[in-house]
Amino acid sequence: MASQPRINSTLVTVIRMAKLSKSFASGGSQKVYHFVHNQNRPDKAYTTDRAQKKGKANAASGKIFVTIPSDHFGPIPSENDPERNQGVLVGECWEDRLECRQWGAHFPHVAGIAGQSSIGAQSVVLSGGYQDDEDHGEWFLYTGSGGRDLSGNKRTSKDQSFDQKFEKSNKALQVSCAKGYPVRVVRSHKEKRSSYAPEKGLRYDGVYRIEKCWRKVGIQGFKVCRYLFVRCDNDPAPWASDEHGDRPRPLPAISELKKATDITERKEGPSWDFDVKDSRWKWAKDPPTSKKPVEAQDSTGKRTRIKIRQSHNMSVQEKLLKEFSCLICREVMSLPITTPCAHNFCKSCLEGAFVGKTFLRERKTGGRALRSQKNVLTCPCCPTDISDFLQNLQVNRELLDVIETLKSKIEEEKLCEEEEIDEEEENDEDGDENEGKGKDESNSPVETRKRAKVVDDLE
DNA sequence: CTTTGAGTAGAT
DNA sequence: ATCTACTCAAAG
Repeated sequence: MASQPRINSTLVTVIRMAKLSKSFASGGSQKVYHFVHNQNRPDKAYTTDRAQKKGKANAASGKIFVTIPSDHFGPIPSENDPERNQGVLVGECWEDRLECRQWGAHFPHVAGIAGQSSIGAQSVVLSGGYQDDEDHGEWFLYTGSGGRDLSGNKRTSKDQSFDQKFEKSNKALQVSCAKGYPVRVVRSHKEKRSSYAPEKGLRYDGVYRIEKCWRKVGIQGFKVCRYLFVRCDNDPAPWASDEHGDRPRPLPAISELKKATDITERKEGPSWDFDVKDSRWKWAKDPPTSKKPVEAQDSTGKRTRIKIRQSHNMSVQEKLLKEFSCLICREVMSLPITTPCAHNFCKSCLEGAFVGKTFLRERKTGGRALRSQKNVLTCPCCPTDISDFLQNLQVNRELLDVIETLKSKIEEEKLCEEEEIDEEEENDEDGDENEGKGKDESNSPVETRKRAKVVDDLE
């Protein structure tokens, strides 16, 4: 630990929140930002122990820097970029798909389409994987995914063996077409046939709308889904010398439409449209509401539940308390343990994660026992070997105290509130469904008792 | 240059 | 839990 000290990010977050709430209370009007629990990943993508072979495709993604959920549509604005406060700008470049993912431009790290069939598609990558693609810069023809037999380990097969259909990601793109959503577009250096592709890495080129989609028989003889993307960004394209972004332009003439089937055209007004008065592209209708937590995953693959809360929903203490959640069970920690790599878990959860695992491994060669070898046991959140630490788990008493104090404070507050609650009835304004907030288990008196008893037992 | 095989995250 | 995916680096 001394040679490689780790910052306890949970504490960092809570302390910052506590400070912010203090300055808020003392009068300064302040914008409330969402706090994202994404700190458990390193700044760069890394390779886990299991991933013996190197290669970024086998790597776990690093920290997500932006505070958008993975189903966020449209440009990524500065308010979702706490790191730099500038948002993701048109023309930004990244080394590889994982880095691109970290800035939220395109989340899937292999797939070319980000989307959900019931919601729509948020972004695509032009990466040269499909021969039928045709890039004209301000507009391009994109091919759907699928139609290939990827059984076994044929990740790279480019041979189509069946027809594409409007399902899954292809359906998602179709929804974005029908609704007129802005779709973020990333170009990859791997698209060799396009003169608009970057020389290396990936580049964010702004948002496009899918004006039409259809199916046709592709170059390989099977049907492919086709999408006409037309640029509609407020910033000029990286290759353009324009001083301003796009203006609405007439659709290009597409000759293949003559042979097209299953044509989808937008019937309603587009959600993202050019406002003539403002001379800007903007949401003409409300963007779809996010159904996902702000992105953050731990390295075990379990989902980190990110709670986005409005400040008026919870008292400061409640918000602080929520930050002390176990990285395994996601509940407020009971008997908190802090690992040398600065991750926090309930004692029972951490023990549970290693049930059946032994500290030593027997080694036998031809019947003769060799000296047993130490087993590597990695932290559930990162690749650090914590086997030594596991041998003698010590509860983080300071943390436990803070948690207990917060709980009792909240309890006091609850009691006070109940006396005044009747008068406040009509000020109720609903609207956001961010999270089933508030009155859950951890705040009940019974639970507090139980915790208090645990503390006694510990003594 | 092409081929190979790996782990990962998201959708379903 | 299972399947899919416009990756990536190393090897052939």
